[in-house]
Amino acid sequence: MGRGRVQLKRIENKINRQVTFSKRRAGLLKKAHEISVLCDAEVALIVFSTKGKLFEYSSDSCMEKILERYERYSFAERQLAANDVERTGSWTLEHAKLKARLEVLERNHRHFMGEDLDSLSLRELQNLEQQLDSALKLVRSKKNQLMFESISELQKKDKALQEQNNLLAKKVREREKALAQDNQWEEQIHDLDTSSNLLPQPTLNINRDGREDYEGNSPQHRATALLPPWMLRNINE
Amino acid sequence: MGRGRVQLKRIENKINRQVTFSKRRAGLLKKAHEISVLCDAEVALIVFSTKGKLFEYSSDSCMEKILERYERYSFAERQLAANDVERTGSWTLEHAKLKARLEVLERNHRHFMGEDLDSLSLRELQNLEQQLDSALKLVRSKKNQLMFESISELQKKDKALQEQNNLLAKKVREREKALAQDNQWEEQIHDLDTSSNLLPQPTLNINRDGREDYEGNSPQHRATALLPPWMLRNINE
DNA sequence: AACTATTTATAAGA
DNA sequence: TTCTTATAAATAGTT
Repeated sequence: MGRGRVQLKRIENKINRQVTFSKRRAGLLKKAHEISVLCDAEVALIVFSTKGKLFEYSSDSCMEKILERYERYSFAERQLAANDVERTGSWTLEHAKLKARLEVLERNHRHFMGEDLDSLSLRELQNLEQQLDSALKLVRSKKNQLMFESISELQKKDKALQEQNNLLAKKVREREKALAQDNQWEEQIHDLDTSSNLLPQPTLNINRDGREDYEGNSPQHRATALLPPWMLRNINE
Repeated sequence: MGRGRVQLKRIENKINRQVTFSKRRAGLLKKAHEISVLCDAEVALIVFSTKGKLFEYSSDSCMEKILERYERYSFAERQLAANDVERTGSWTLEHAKLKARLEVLERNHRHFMGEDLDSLSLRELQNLEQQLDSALKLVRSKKNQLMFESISELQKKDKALQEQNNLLAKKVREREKALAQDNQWEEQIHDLDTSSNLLPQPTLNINRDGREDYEGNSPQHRATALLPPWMLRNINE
C-alpha cells in the first residue's frame, strides 16, 4: 500500500527500514487492537526491532495472563518439564510425590468402596476383607455408642420435662381450686393464665386432673418418639 | 476498509464476528510476517478466539525464544520476585488443590479403616456403615469367585494328573510283568525308569498295584489339599 | 468462498 | 520524525 509495490524481503536501506518499521509497527498494533475489540479475541503481540527495542500490545487481560494461557495451551508438557524444573526443581519433585501418593490413595479408596476389584489378587482381597470387616465393626460400635448416648440424653430431658409438667399441673389445680371458691372475680383468672406461661403452652399437654396426655407409652417409647426417623431404623435393626 | 466505516466495538452478530475474525486474523498474521521480514524484526503474535482457539505467528526464531526474550526484557526485576510468583501462581494453586484433595482422601481413608470416628456425626457414621457393608459384600463375592475359579482349576489339574498316574502305573505293571518273565535283563528295568520321567517323580505316588496313595479323600478334599493354608481358612468359614 | 466498492495502510517525497 | 499524497492492500457487505 503506497506508491509502488513492495518486495517481501529485508529493506536494505537502513533509514528506509527504520521508517517502514515505525509505520508498520503502528499499523500492526492498531490492527491487533481492532481485532481484539471487534472480534472479542485475546491478543498478545510482541515486537523487537533490529536494535532490540521492545514494542508490545496485549488486549485487556494483561500480557502475562495471555502468555500463561499460551504456555498452558501450547506447551503443557514442556512447561512442567523444561521451564519450571530450572527454577523450582525440588518443588516439582514434591509435587510429583504428592501426585503419586494421591494416585495410590485414590486406588485404595476405590478398593475400599468395593470398586475395581479385578486388579486385586486373592491375598489382597483377603486383606481388604479383613480391614473392611474390622472397620465395619468399629463403625457400628461407634454408631451404637452415639445412639445410646443420644437416647439417654433424651430420656433425661424427657424426665425433666415430665417433672416440670407435673409441677405446673399442680399449680394449675391449685389456681382452679381458688377460682372455684370465688368464681366471680374475673381478674384472678386472668392472673392465673399469665403465670402459667413458664413453658411454651404447657397447658395444652395437661388435662384437668394433671395427667399427661400420653397414652400408656413407656419412657423409652417416648424418647424414641423424639428421634428422627432415620435414627429409629438403626435402633430397631 | 471496505464498504462502510466500522465502529471500534465488539461485533454483536455472531456470524459476522466470526467472519471478520477470520479475515482480520489472516491480515494480522500477514502483516506480522511482513514487518518481521521487511524490517528484520522479531515478532511474536498470539491470538485466542472467543471460543478459545489458538492462532499464532512467530518470526524465524521460535516463539519460546521470543517469549523468553520478552520475559527477560520486560520484567528484569520482577522476574526474580513477582514474576516467579505469577508464573507459578496457577501452579501453587494446583499444588494447594492437590494437597487439599489428598487431605480429604486421607481423612476418608482413616474413616474407612475405622479410625478417627469421633469426628463423625451419627448420620455420617450411618453412611460410612452402609458403604463399608456394601464394599465388604462386593469384596467377599469377588474373593469367592476367585477361590472357586482356583479350586476348579486345581481340580482339573488334579484329574489330569490322576489320569497320567493311572497310565504310568499301568505301564509300570506291564514292565514288571515283563521283568518277572525274564528278570535277569537289568537293562530293561533301567529303560523303564527313564521313560517314566514324564512327570516329576510320579513313581513316588504310586503303589505296586497301581492304586494312588490317597486314602479315601474325595476329589474336593484333594483339591483343597493343594491350596495354600491362608486360602483354606476362608473356604471353611 | 469469491467479489467489489470502499476504507485503510503506507511508500515515497517533502 | 511528521505530514502529505498517490497508490497498494485490506476488508465489510454482498452474492
